[in-house]
Amino acid sequence: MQNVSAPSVGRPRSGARRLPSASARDEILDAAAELFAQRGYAATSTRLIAERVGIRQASLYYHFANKEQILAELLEATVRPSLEYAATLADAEPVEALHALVVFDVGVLLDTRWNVGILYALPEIATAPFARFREERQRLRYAYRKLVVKCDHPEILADLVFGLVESVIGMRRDLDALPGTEILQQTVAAAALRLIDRTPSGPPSSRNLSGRKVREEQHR
Amino acid sequence: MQNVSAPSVGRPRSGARRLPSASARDEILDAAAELFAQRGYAATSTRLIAERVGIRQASLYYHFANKEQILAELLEATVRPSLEYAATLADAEPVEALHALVVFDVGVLLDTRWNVGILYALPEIATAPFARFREERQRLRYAYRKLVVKCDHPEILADLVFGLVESVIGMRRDLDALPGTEILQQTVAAAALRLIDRTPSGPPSSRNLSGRKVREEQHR
DNA sequence: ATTATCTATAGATCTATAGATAATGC
DNA sequence: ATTATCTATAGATCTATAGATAATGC
Repeated sequence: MQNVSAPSVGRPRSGARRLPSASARDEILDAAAELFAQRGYAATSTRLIAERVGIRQASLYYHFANKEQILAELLEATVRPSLEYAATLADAEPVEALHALVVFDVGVLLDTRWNVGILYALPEIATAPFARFREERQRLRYAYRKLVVKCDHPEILADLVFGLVESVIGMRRDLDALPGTEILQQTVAAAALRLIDRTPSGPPSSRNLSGRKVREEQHR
Repeated sequence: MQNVSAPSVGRPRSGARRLPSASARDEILDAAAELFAQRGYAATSTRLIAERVGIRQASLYYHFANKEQILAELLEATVRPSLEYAATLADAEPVEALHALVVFDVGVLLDTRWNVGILYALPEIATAPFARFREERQRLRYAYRKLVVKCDHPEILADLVFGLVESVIGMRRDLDALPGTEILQQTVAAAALRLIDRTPSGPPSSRNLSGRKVREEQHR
């Protein structure tokens, strides 16, 4: 692996390096990921990011055109692995492919150094600089939809599976103790398959589940 | 119902009322809900909220001690109905109660004037002023956990159901066309019940032990 | 007299640009 | 000469407070 560590060219930093073996650019992305996920985008000042990196605020602008570009890169880097993985599943049997995609996606969301999935829900991503990210995430949603077939409301159920997978972001944020990645991957994937199981209108299943009638409730 | 409309006492406003039949306080909450959900908390200035209400920025402070108080009230008002409803289900049969709670909760999240569920994911709620909201939401999570029993990983599955329900927030935010509330309520509730079903490894006839009704045919 | 607004502003930010400087590379 | 930082700062905010004012209520 190539060594991109602390270049000795350029004026020395005022502070210590955040990640001695990483490029300045990656140090900035790492600090921003931590802070954006913890405090939000608008609530994180460029000054604070710089402080965590060990440089002055203005020095950020040597590496990024503006604050938005930092978030855009983080977002795209987070969704892209799952999107690329989904592309490899095009020809696989749908149910097995769905299981695999869920396992992969949950793994990505749980094993990143910071809980960057939180960034997906930042209200700021609705703005123009993040259009590309929104498109890529939409494509991932469609990948899920292609794998959920032969059930009563395939699109709704696919979107629910999509939401189910991303619910691990909230668990990672809200729970003190999280189950291990492996357990959660298998549990969520199995839950997703049960979730898309056909309702009683389908052919007799080998499993005697699905289909029950419960009294209807009105909310409010 | 009491008429709290536009009091004629006090100096007149510079702009037109936002909600002519509501109190100034409720108008502020309504404008803030729209803006916080759309643009985030930190990215929404008190000046913009005031503008949407039809008053001057400083006038907000006659009704709220600070900006945080506005968000705190919105958050608590959103989670409280579901929490109160959950309390009424204490003695009900777990599976039916879970179905009912999901239906209710999805209904609340879909039928609010603004998609305030988005506020749950704002990174700012991790700070001190929102401790009470966090506690109440945690109690709602426990209500779900109490209703998910007799399955392999009850706590994980309960949290997944919790996440599944809240995934309608993201659907409402991201999708151009949303299914009707009724459809989504029933689909999510049914999906939740399938989700908590035991995997095939369980004993064959154990399903009826949970008190669930056996399969009934459902019209297409 | 009380209420609900208004105007004005202090003081604290915050982002991004301009230009200087301290290293290495050639 | 090039690179990656630094210092300094312009200009645009933003929140919250102080005190004035224009209504109604008594």
